[in-house]
Amino acid sequence: MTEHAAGLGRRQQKKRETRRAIRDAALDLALENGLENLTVEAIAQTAGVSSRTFFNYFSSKEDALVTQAAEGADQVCKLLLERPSDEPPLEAFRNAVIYSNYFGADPVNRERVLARQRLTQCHPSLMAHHLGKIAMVERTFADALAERMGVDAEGDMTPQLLAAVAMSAIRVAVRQWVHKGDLPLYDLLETAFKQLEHLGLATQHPEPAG
Amino acid sequence: MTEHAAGLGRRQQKKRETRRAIRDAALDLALENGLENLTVEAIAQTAGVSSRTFFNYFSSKEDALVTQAAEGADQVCKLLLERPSDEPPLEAFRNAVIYSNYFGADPVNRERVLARQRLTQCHPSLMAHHLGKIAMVERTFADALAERMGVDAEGDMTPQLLAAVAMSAIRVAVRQWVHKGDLPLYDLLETAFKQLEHLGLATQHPEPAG
DNA sequence: CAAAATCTTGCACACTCTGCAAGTTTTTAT
DNA sequence: ATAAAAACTTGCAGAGTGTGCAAGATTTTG
Repeated sequence: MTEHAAGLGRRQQKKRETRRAIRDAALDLALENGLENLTVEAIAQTAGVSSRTFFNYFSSKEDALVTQAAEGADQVCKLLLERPSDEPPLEAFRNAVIYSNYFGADPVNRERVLARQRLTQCHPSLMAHHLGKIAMVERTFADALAERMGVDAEGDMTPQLLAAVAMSAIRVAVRQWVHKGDLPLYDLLETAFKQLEHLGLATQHPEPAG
Repeated sequence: MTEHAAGLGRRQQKKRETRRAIRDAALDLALENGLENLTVEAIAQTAGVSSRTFFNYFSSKEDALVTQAAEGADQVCKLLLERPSDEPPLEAFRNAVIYSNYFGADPVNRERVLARQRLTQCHPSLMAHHLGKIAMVERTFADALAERMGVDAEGDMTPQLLAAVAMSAIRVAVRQWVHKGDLPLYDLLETAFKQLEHLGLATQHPEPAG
């Protein structure tokens, strides 16, 4: 066991670097030449690997471009389960998200994250891939919420609804952030979650069947 | 102007038929041989057109398989704008959806719709395409809600949040419907929308903390 | 009925993605 | 340190996707 600086073997570290190189190359080329003129071969070449290797890392160029939504999901789940149990579910979730680094607290990458999101918002194919990943994360969150609430994750719709609603808030906040990139994302997140409470969800007159 | 039985020219009618033939062929073959063994050529052949023509109708086989979510969207918007203005937004939306034929009230297709949804739930690539379409419909709904509320559709997050939350309810209800296909979809829809009201959105600490 | 508009199809072509079989590098265990 | 095992990269072959183009067929229009 040759434990080096990081807890990662040389192999794992190289894989990380390659992965990052491919992602960076993909984003740079997409921004430079447009998504329609982007090929896997060009990405691979820029990243210094073969086309075949690209597909060992990503299943498509969209996959390489889309935000790694699953990145901080585990941490969010962990934080969620640690929140005080008297906190209402959505508030607990919001706090878990905000105190996590789900959005990569690293401000160095801010412009890059913004550019990636902008690209995603503009291209339906990227958006679809993005939402596909989001959906998987959503299920993870639903399971965590179910555990927190002590109910069945599959039979009870509540945790699924909570997860879906929470992801909606995040999604809308990010869209707004991209739309006018001056406001800080965290403020928009706060606003979105706050607005959920006043959406006219509570109905007190269910229509006497006209 | 040779007005025939329907308000459609012979050409439009043929296109409708071809479109349906392709969709049906795609679903049948997917259910029969599995999605991984499905090719555009096979779909086209079964539908009685050339491969090239397939791509005149759909951009991919996923496109042909996924639920046409945009189908009844216009009708839902129209109904939404006709709801009494004192109805809370989500309730108005729910009623608009339920009184529309957004889910194709035709019970003949029930098994077919169910099969299609099951397929979608099982295959991430189909789910991604599906969510991509859903997202576009969601924007349409957000615009309608903004008009109903008399606010700016882009600047104000509220209509976007409302649309997203409403689609969440629909999405979860459909997933539940697929998961155990015995309960009628409309009951699950009602339940989902009803549960939105009790999600702990309002921060009033429902749990006295055991 | 003839001109215009529209739809279908085949063909060519670039690109995507996968399995397989080398060859190379890292890891593990002696 | 060294040899065997495990893991990664790469090229190649091949099936499939998706688009532009042009010729031919069909429908619409006047």
